[in-house]
Amino acid sequence: MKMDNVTNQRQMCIQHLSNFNLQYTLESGQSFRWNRVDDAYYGVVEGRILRIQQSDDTLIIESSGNEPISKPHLSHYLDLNRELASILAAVNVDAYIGQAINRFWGMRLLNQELWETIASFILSQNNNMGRIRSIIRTLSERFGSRLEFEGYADYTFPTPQALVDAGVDEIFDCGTGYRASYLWHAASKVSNEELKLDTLKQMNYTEAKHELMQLKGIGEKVADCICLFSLGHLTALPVDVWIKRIFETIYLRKRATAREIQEFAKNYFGEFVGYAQQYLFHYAQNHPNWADAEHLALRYKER
DNA sequence: TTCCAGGAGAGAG
DNA sequence: CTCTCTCATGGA
Repeated sequence: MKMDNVTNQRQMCIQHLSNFNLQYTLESGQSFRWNRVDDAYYGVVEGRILRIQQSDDTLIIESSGNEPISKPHLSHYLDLNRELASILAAVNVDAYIGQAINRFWGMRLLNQELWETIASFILSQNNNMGRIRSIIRTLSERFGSRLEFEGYADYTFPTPQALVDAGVDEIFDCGTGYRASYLWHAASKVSNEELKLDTLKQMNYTEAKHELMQLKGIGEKVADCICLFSLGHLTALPVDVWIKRIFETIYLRKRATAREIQEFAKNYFGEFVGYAQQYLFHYAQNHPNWADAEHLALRYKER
């Protein structure tokens, strides 16, 4: 069978990358949607399956659908327009973060699709990475649209309307637990435009965070994740159990509230504290006992 | 069996 | 304002 040349023209390259590592970026816990197959990553962005592969300073991108994602869109998604070297230089203020930066040099903060990020981090509360990924996959399989690319199948993340129509019980059946009503509530606010996503994108960090926290199931931490992983507000600092442990152990040397950690960290790392946070978080996850052994002793001592 | 996970809401003080 | 308890779920 003769292959049509046109249908093979879905390939695109981004060349001459500097300071970018695809693996560190996609496997650092900020997105729950990328799957590694051999040395390529498959994910769903803007309604199509993307297959991205990095070799040295080049990205090779293929996609399902009739036309590939635009280069500016993908560059923005991967945060390639920032000067990472100067950001990392600004937050590289001690040997601890220096170690993390050195280990995961090239990891960038994604600018993910807003609704999917809102929904994903509502589901993330008091939950672990594996289960979050699995819940999101199930929701997408049941309420998203099926896509295929060269034998690989995946699904778009459900639209707000699709989740509203599904109802709380069907959402619960995807394994969300008690977060089902939070997700349904957020979906209805977005679909009836009580929360306007385009407006949210125009807001500054403080306004956007406050607006997000009006939704049920979104507190400070989840709002900061959305601001950092979707809206590009690099001063956002999500304080989860890992970040709390790192700061209590390494920097503050005592038990501390999220408020105290925020105040210290923003003063200590400056305007790019969000990037600092991601390097510390990912380093801690890949180096058990880096911040943990001491932390246990700390807790024992205080109680 | 108990503990933990990229926490938030409700209630008490 | 801050502290505590509870909320599904599954893997360790």
